[in-house]
Amino acid sequence: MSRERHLAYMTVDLVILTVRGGKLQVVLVRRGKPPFEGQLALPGGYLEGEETLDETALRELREETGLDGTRLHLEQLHTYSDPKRDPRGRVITTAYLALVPELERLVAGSDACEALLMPVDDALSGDLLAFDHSMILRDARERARWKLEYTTVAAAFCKEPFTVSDLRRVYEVIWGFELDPSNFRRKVTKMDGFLEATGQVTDSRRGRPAALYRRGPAELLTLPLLRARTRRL
Amino acid sequence: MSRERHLAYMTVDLVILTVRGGKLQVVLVRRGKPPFEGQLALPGGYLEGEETLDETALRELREETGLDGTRLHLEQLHTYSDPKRDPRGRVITTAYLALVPELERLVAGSDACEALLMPVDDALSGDLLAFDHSMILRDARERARWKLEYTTVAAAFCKEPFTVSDLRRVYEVIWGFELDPSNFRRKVTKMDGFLEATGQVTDSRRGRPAALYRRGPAELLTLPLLRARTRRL
DNA sequence: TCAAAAGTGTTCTACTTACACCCATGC
DNA sequence: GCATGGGTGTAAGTAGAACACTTTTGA
Repeated sequence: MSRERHLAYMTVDLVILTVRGGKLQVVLVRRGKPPFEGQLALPGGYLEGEETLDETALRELREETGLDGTRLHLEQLHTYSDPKRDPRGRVITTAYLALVPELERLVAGSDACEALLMPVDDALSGDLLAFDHSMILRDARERARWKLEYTTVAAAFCKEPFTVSDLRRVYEVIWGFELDPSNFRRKVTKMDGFLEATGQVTDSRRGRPAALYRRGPAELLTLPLLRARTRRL
Repeated sequence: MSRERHLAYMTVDLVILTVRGGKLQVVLVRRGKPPFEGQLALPGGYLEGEETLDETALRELREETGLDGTRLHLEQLHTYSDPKRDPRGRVITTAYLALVPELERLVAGSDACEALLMPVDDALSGDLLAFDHSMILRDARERARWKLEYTTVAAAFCKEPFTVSDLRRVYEVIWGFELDPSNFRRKVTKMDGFLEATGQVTDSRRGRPAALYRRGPAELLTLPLLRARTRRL
């Protein structure tokens, strides 16, 4: 039995998604040193000192984008451990998913010489990304789609305050089809805790001004599904 | 800047859940050596050699229960990285969730002197478990409840072939309330790909014999939710 | 024949869908 | 006025909840 207890390097990779120009986009960096020098990759870095992975993710997010992850949707996705995933040796990475409303600045990190925003579809076409980052990005997009279906995270893509149409456009971009504006509005406004009215309206450029909302406290979209006869046992 | 790249030991901890005696139960081991000697803990072990975490989880599951994880529901849950979570030093663990229909045998692992099944509620009352395993178990139960709501994993708790009532009892135990048998049956049988009829029936002990089913190929429970006007963009 | 569990039918209600229509603004 | 997007009303269809009722077995 080769019962060697393996010491491994731990890294965190970030999938930072945003909606821009009618497309779901991801933050990528061009690697400034080997391995995969010059290729595109997800931003990330080593776990340092006494950090938790969450803290590493927050630090990397700040270094890369200047954003404060504590006020954003930032969640752990999955841990990737294929021994061949990094040619340098045993490097295990935990991927985090960040959903951000906008990106004011993109800051190049220490081992990146360039940070950029790219449509997810483009990033996944061909074999563009370093390491196993194509797989990670695919998993992240799946998770985002799934979460939109069952939770209120779509609002995490909207800069507050936002309109019902802003929110609807997020769903349309990520799901790839149009939603009926009137029915969509009824559903999200009637759902308890999804949206909070600010009382303000947009100063419209075209058409009637739209009411402005903030994110509400609700996180899950409730649905009856298999439930019936909800008598407590 | 203390930019030391941290080497860490990686472990895998298993949350093996099953439904027995009308309760959700979890497999625990009594630790045979320090730290936390004599206390209860989730079964787990070190990542070894060139294993992936998935392979470690499969190996541990087989060692602990004799079960073949490739034929069960086994999924990665979350990675826990608090630097103080293990008094021995920096040990990062990835938790896996296994849903099993039954446990024929429980095999004590190398650093465990005893493996046992315990109701999840009991395991979480007080501060029974070693390390951060109470938190892991709580997270696992949350994930299981959530997955029952949106996927067909409930069937993973049922030994094939099973009846609609067997399946319903799983939901009732995990959600904590009764479901209407007739409406439940209609929903799960009408849902495409959830159940596959075997054509067989139980040899009933009481009442009319029940039709027997196998798990179908479907994994997600489809629901319209926010969707309307599904015209492709 | 009775009890018990499986399974079907039926009514009422609530929600979804599709779409007509009104509202408020800029030009 | 007219175009544009915001927002409401509503009729038809669908799906869930509740529960009465039938079926099939063991005792």
